[in-house]
Amino acid sequence: MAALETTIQRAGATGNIKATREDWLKLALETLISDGVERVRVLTLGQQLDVSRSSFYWYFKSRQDLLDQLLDYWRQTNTRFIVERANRPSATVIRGVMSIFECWVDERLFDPRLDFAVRAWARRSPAIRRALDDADEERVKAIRDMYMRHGYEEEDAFVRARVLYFMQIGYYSLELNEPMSTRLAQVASYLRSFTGQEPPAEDVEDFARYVEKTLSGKR
Amino acid sequence: MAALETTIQRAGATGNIKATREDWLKLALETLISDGVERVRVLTLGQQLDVSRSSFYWYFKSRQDLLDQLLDYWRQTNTRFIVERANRPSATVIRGVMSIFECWVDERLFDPRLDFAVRAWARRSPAIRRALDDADEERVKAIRDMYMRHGYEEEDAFVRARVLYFMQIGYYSLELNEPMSTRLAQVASYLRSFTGQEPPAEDVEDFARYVEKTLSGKR
DNA sequence: ATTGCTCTAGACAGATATGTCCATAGCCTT
DNA sequence: AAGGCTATGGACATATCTGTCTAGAGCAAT
Repeated sequence: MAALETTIQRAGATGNIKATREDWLKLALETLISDGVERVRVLTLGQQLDVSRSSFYWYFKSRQDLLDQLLDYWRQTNTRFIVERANRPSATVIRGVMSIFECWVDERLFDPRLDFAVRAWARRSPAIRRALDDADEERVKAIRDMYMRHGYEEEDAFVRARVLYFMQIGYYSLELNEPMSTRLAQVASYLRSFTGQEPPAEDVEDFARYVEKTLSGKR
Repeated sequence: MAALETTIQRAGATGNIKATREDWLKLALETLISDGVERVRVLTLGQQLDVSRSSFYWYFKSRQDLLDQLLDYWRQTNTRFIVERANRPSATVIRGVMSIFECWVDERLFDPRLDFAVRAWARRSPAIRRALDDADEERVKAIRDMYMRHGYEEEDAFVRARVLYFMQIGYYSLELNEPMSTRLAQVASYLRSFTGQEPPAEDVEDFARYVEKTLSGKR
């Protein structure tokens, strides 16, 4: 959440503060994620923070100003790690795909609910639409390049990148809430499906170990 | 749109009709699809139909009543054809997958925008959530069974069914608006990716022919 | 303790919704 | 031509939301 702080709150500068700028932003982000933009309302946020709406206008120029900053936050997080993981050198395609899989099991790398919220938002706002299209293209291209580095032809690499990425977006769209153990049990099948190759047992085990380590560090 | 008519409008029974029940339903459906549930508003619909809001309450008990009927329409359309196509006997997996592909190129079989709208709607309504989960499960199971009929093991068939279906949901989530020619050019790659087998050129050509025939019949 | 700055509360104005009530316009049947 | 039924319009009550303005509360520095 640190990335939200565009202006750093001075330690103990002021008095009579009930809700900080960060409180507003954090709650707005949570609301965007769980309920969609339409529900990000000054009145409602104020009620939840137990502060009058007027205070909001001290921190933000308008509701639109707040929404702009939520988009900035999304821009600075979700796309970055996918591209970074796709660009990492990998010994085999299987390893390359596993690298990207890391984003799908660690919400610190990719927050699907935020991404989904932005996607719904884009339906009603051309500006958001543009930002989202750019992000999607950047992500798919990074994954395509990974496939190409492992010898797939351009069209095939592109289609496989799409299948990998779109499949995951689709998966999140369904909001299945499966336990990680269920998802892990199918990793070999997914790797087979995404690469057309048989994944070595060692790789699958490595991935399971990575996930366990990552999730334990999270809680 | 015929399925919307739950009560059949008597031919020329009444006088002084500016907007029929079907007019309200049709516009509501279009609004749901293009703008989301939140924008399906009695006031707005009335303004667009050039009719006062009061008339709405002649046809519908409440806004909720209208929304219920929109959900019914979705229930009666989108899932049915996917399941029907997946259940069709097919000589090979490639042919089986092609059968399902038909839903992705013909909006009379599957309307992605309506599906997306319902998916967004489900985020804010447990009742919709349940209906949607049921539909998703039914669709994936039908596709899984198709893979199993062609000799894939249960887990592999299930994962491939998901990859096929989720990928498509993801594709629609991005709202790419690609021309059909671009999509057709990649059909072979998709078939390869979804089945793990090399698609015969003849099959690919057959699909192209099918699409052309279907789309020309539409316009 | 007086001053100054940051933040807050509440009143006000205005926009946009839903839903109810009742009078009546307009076509159909008789 | 007269009634009957089906929609329709407009007024009314109520709720929710945005944004503005102004008085003032509370802490910090002087």
